[in-house]
Amino acid sequence: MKPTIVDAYRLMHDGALALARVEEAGICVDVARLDETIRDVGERIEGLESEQKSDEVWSAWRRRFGAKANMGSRDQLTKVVYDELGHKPEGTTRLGKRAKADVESLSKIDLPFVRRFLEVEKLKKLRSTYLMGVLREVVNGLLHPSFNLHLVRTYRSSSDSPNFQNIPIRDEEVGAMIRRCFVPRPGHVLVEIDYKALEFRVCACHWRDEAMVRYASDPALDIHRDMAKELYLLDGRCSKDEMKRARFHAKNSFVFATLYGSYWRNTSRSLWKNAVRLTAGGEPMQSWLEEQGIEGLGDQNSRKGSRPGTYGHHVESVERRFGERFPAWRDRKERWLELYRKRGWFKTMTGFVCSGVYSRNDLYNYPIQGPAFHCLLWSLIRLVRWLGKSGMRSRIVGQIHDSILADVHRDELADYVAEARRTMTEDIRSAWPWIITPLEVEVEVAEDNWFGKKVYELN
DNA sequence: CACTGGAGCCAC
DNA sequence: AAACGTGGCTCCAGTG
Repeated sequence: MKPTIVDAYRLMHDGALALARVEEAGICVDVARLDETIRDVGERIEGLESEQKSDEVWSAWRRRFGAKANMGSRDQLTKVVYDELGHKPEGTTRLGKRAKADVESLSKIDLPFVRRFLEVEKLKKLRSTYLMGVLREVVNGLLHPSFNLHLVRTYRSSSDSPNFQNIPIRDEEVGAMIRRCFVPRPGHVLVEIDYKALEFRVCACHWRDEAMVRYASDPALDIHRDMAKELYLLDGRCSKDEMKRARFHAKNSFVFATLYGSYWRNTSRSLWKNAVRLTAGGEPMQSWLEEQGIEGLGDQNSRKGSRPGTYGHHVESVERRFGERFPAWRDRKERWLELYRKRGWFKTMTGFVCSGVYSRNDLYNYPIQGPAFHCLLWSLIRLVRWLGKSGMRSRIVGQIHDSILADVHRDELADYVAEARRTMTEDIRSAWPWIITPLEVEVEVAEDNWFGKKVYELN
């Protein structure tokens, strides 16, 4: 009943065979459009770089570095902007070798030259990693990325040549330029099906905390929204859009961070930083929090702990209530650590035995991250087999941790969606009774290209 | 010339 | 004490 290590092996074996079929099928690429996009982006880069060359900052740069001046060097940029022009650095890189020169630090410098630098770097990343990276690997209009099962410590998958699992989507402009190059085959549509909140659901299944299972099961409940309300002291006053943005930060900076071992000193810092970009009832979030009696972030490094009236203190109390909300999680994670420390290994719900040296946070993360992907893999194996034996023209062409991308013949669309939905949400629960929450999927269909995917209503 | 580590950025 | 996690790719700057 409970998956054994033999089942785990079988999953990897069948998974490798299924993914080989996925790689073989390939994703259709509009090469003409890709070429055109590479040209356009190249021209934009050239234009911006010629503006840079007539900027006085570039003159200072040339004075300092002479023939070695390299416009793409962040190392040189920090020396010009911080040493020569006297701007204040935001801190140093991890190993303290030089001042930080990432987007977050540099965007605080109010100079046209620096703004253009960031724009150029963004476009260069798009051109070299994504546009050129895809073009280099296309064969006869098809892209065949590798999907690996043997490289990741958590028994997740990875992808390379090119990496199909990190194609931009968050930056809409960049996402559009690359994703418009991925197209369905003639007479087909692209169908992307992803699990909704898979990692949180698997988390609830692993810890078997009653309240967590309830949150993961009842569609009316939403842990990220509830934590956003507590973390930012929100009530009825904020708009839907404001709530959505606050929820996003609560989810990523608090809920997942806390479940995976972070705590208030770090989560409060990150939440406070994100608050700069939030509003509550039209008011800047930080001033809203000040009105609620929170004077500032507070000293995160104080050995004495958080000081009342600071945001750090507030997040510490939210964290404590988070533990009270999920008491079984709070207690079982301690026992989970003790058990590992005693015997040197742990087992995932999908049957994998992890033996070796793991940090505390690894112990919290691996048993969730791996099995969440295993749900996807189990479903993918079934679907690849089903497509093969039904003699269908549709093909699965990619996989991104909790989602499956397929190139589906129009005539097979309804069948494919029905089969995928049932496999991913029902069949898997019969095979794996450890899944004690419902599973849900979202289906999106793209008629023209991957960027244009639209939610497809399930009946 | 080949190789490497660091920094940074893209995704889940 | 420590301080969410997993990857891949590119460029720079340094090494031998």
